[in-house]
Amino acid sequence: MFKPAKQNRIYQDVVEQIQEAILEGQLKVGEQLPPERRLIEMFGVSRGTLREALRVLQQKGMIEIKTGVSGGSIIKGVTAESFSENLALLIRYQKVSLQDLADFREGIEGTVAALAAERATAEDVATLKDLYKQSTVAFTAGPEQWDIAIRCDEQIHLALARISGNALFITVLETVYQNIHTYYERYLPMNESVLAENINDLKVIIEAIESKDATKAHDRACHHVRKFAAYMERKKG
Amino acid sequence: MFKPAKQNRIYQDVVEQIQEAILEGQLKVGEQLPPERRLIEMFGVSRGTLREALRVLQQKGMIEIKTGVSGGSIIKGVTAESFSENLALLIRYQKVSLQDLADFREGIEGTVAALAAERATAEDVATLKDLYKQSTVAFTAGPEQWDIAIRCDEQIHLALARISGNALFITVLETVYQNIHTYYERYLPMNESVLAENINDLKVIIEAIESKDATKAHDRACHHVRKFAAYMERKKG
DNA sequence: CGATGTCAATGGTTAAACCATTAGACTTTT
DNA sequence: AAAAGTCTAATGGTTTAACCATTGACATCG
Repeated sequence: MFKPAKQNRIYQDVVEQIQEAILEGQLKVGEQLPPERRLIEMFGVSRGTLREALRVLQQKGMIEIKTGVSGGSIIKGVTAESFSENLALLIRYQKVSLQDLADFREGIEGTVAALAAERATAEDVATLKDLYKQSTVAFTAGPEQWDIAIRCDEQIHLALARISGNALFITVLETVYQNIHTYYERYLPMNESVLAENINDLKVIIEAIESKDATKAHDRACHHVRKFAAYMERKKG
Repeated sequence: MFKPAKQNRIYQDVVEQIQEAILEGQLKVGEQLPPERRLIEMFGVSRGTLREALRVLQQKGMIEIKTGVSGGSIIKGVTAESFSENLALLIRYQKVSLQDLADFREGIEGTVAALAAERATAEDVATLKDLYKQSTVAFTAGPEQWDIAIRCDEQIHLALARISGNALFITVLETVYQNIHTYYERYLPMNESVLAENINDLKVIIEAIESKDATKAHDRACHHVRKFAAYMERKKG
């Protein structure tokens, strides 16, 4: 019937007020908060308390704090920073293995590819083709440019998420890619045939999207992810 | 050639030391940190600085702080708290719609069901059947127990994630369910035929898992999620 | 006009108090 | 005894006032 009466830490109230102002759009991204010494007057709290509140908002990724004159707290809005940080911790904590990450990507990227096939505009397809072109150029330019080709690969995957128009996929995939490099560097075998195969996979996926074949895009994307996870797993073991 | 020399905020150093101790297992989950007045001696910092560090760790969900005698900082390890908080913010920020959430769930839950079908033990299947039984009992007991049936539904979905053995799926799905209730309460039409259909879907999914038919489990789970998203979308519009 | 130095605004840190909460010991009452 | 109330000390929460460190803007000098 009754819920436990929560005790309000003062710093929490400050956090909520600032957060609310950001969410409601009263404070816009890029704007600055007043300096600490002004804020303590406005909130009627001590500097220590205010700074605890700012630290929390900073940790949430909603503000960025710069030192020096004309420094201060800059509003960043709602970001995926803490998302990413948390995933990195889960991986380090050994709760998420390479195989886990691959299974997860398969589910996400398959669905993303299918949605992208349904929703891609001509312009979107052009963007994808351009990225694909860049990766082939980098590939044929020789081994010292292969890392550029790999970055294009990643860009294509993220572009698909953007085309899906779903902020959840965008955020989650960005987070995954920010954290997957550890594995890539250690386990992904980088030779000509593997990279060529990778680039060819991308071509097939883009073609499926251009022809708006959601099922095909889904299957190819899944297959692509699974294959490279298997490569890595083999090199690892 | 050179990277910019990063300036170490003192509180950051404290955060990293404590976090490292937790990750390395020197501090175990459930244990307590020394009291603040002891920690400031050990780290050689002021109380304000230490408290900023503790706030950050608290925000990360790694410690919990209790007041009063024998209170203090209790180690919680790596949790998904900030994950969940962040998703809630994304939803409130209106960047994630009902349809987005449904698409996301479809990708995740389909894959989870497929993995569960491959990996479920006899014991796992028994657990699922037990939860299913509970939901049918609650359903037939009458409308005033329907919310119990719905909770069982959720439990079954989360059980599938656990059976998949993938911490990412567990974490992400838990987070999604913690944030989906807003939509359920507003948009999910609660009548006998819909609930009966829901329970029947669960039965079919569990059967597919028992017979280790990954493809069937995948398809049924996707279909199930999509159908109810459509119900909600219809009521919403 | 460009290089250099100074200054003031702003965040970072410290110190020493005092307040608020609470588990456990102690006391009183029944 | 058992139950209820009271006290106490340990612990986090908050305040105050000062000083340190960083840095962009402006003045100064050549």
